[in-house]
Amino acid sequence: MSERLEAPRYATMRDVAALAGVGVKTVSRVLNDEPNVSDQLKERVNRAAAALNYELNVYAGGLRRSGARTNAIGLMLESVDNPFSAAIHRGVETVMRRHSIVVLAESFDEDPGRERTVVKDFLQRRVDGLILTTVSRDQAYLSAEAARGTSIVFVDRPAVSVAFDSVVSCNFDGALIATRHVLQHGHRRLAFIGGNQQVWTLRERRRGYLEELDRWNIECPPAHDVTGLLGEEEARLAAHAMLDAPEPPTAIFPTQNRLVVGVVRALHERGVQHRVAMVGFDDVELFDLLDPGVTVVAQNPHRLGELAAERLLARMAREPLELETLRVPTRLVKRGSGEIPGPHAADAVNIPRPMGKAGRPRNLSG
Amino acid sequence: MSERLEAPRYATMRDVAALAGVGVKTVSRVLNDEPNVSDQLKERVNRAAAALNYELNVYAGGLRRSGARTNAIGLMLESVDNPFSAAIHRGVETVMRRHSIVVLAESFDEDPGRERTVVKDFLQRRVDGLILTTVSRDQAYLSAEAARGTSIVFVDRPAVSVAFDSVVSCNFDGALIATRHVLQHGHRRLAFIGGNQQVWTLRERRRGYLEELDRWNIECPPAHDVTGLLGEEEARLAAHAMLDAPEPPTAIFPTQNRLVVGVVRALHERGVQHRVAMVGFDDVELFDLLDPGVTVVAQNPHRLGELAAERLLARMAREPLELETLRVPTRLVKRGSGEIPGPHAADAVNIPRPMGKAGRPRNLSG
DNA sequence: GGGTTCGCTGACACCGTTGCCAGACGCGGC
DNA sequence: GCCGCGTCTGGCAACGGTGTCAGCGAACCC
Repeated sequence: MSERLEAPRYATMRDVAALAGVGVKTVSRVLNDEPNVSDQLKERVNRAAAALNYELNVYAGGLRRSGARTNAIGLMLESVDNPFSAAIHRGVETVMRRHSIVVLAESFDEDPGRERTVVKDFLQRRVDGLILTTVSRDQAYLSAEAARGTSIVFVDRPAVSVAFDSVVSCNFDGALIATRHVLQHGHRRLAFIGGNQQVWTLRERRRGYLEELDRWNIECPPAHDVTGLLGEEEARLAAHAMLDAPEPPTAIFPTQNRLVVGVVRALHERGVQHRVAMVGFDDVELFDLLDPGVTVVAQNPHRLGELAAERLLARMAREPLELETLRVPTRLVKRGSGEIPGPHAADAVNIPRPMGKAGRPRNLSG
Repeated sequence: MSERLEAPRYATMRDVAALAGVGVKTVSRVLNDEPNVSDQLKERVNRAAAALNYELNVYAGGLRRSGARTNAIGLMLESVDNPFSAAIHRGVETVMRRHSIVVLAESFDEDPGRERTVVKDFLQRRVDGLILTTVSRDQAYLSAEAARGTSIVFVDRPAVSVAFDSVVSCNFDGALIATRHVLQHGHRRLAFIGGNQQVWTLRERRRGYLEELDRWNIECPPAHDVTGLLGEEEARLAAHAMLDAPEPPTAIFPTQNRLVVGVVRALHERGVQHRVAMVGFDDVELFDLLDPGVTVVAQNPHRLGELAAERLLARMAREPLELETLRVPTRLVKRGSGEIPGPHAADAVNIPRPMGKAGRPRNLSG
């Protein structure tokens, strides 16, 4: 018995060929279902392969042809255990599985440095394509990949300054509708709670929020416009702080799943969940069972993943497509927390719209 | 402009060597930080590599030495977007990242056929090790891998009939304590709600449940012992059916995250969440904010993943370890739903324990 | 001053597989 | 009987790297 074991020792085609008494190439033919092998040899080869427990080595085979595929793609996500990311992951996996392509998923934890590392990792493994969520302000570091012909699709957040397809949610529309929704319910002192300002989705959501406020000629004081929060706990504390201050908001708009949960917690801790309105961006399981139910702008991350995967496959197949940003609609899900009436509930919908290009507020939420 | 583009064309070491005017081996040395290269050549090579945007090909390099590592492991999970699986995934990733090992994660969706496919896929990619959650009754199909020296660790559910390490939760203990908990609160008509009976975790939880009932000399009628449920919706309907029947249970024990959510929904839909007690197996975000809070036996899936990863690394390093099943404790988290008093609440804790090996019920829940 | 060591460099074989090609064989047509 | 063709088979080179080793100066030690 050897003291220091070796790494797993796989049989090679040479071993199988020797055992079957045939040439290596014949083994290759049999195991790859190529034509022109007699049934007799086929049988011998299969028996030998089974006896040696042979498994094909996909990478060695892929080496031969320079344009060969590894049948793997890289997927970079914020974190594999964030439910939003996980749903994207599953959407991608579902599509890729149909094409026998495996998904290499890695978390980058909103760290631009890690983002580079992960991409490099993928490239060194010669993945056939990349689906990326990015936190970098600029993806110029990928332009060399573009030149090389690597297929890349961005998901959730679009590419900046490089020519790649993107698949994103309608963040602006969703935020605008959410904002209008609480305004129509009579709120005028709203608060915005958001994450990292570098992130495109946050900026879009904030833009939608501010644009609608602007239409109503309402300002959002700095104290009620908080961004840069890193997670549930920071959002919870920020909500508490706002509600402790004089002139607290009557409606809160937290704009990311973790932050919504944090704000919900704060409201419940203070027991004001029935008094202070809230619309969250991102749906979370069980939001419907809370009291009040949590009104949200729901995204469809699974669909984001599917679309990104399909787009990537099309790119990998070199289909002649225009560069495009695909948008997945968001939808307002009313459950109670966003329908709590505000101080101006009575006259809310009758207020003239000073900036209104479309006259009075229209119902976009369907 | 060519009409049909080719696959991404990576520069090779030969290209870099030619541009730098050095031998291929020298390029290899520079890019792998091997000693004995003059600063001058190092500089030239690095410049050439950058100019050509060269990326190492880890698989080609790994081919040379037969015992070479791919620095990748395979992780098979029920589904990457089940929060329980995702937490395991994250635990594994966290540990593996420290060793620059990438994680190939795939979902098997509780399908034994798919399980084989996924494992084969991993093997053909020559992963350095496997972390598997399994649904097969028997993992004999892996004994050849054991012989080959492939490192494998099972997570969440132990290996059957093959000699591999496992990392699991204390399912039996958790279920027993949960059952005792509701019995001590005066319930005598309990209901068990579970998933696939093939799955070890279910059987363990059911065993703990039945053992404690047995100690109290209580039977669980077939109508209240429902297994084989496939998801949230089936659990919801099962709970409704039970509560519609004569002699409904006064306490319910759903034994898996999806099923717990289904039962919670049913209770809320009927408005009986304050009358019918419930203890769930698996914690789910926001359970603490529901009314009543949902009492659960919480697992620690992130820890399961970390431990499995560490164990796998030790195996891959050929450390001389005994074959072992590592157990991660579960803990009872009391939030209200499990403390709803039952019909026998007054005398509950004073009931003699007919089968009690340890006399009267002891508080194991800490 | 000659032998030895050391630092540096590239040629070459080889890792496990597949593309390409040549050769052997059987068979039908003339 | 010879030729051409299709079927079946294996040898060989090549994929993109790395291990091994030999060669070449320069420095070092008696």
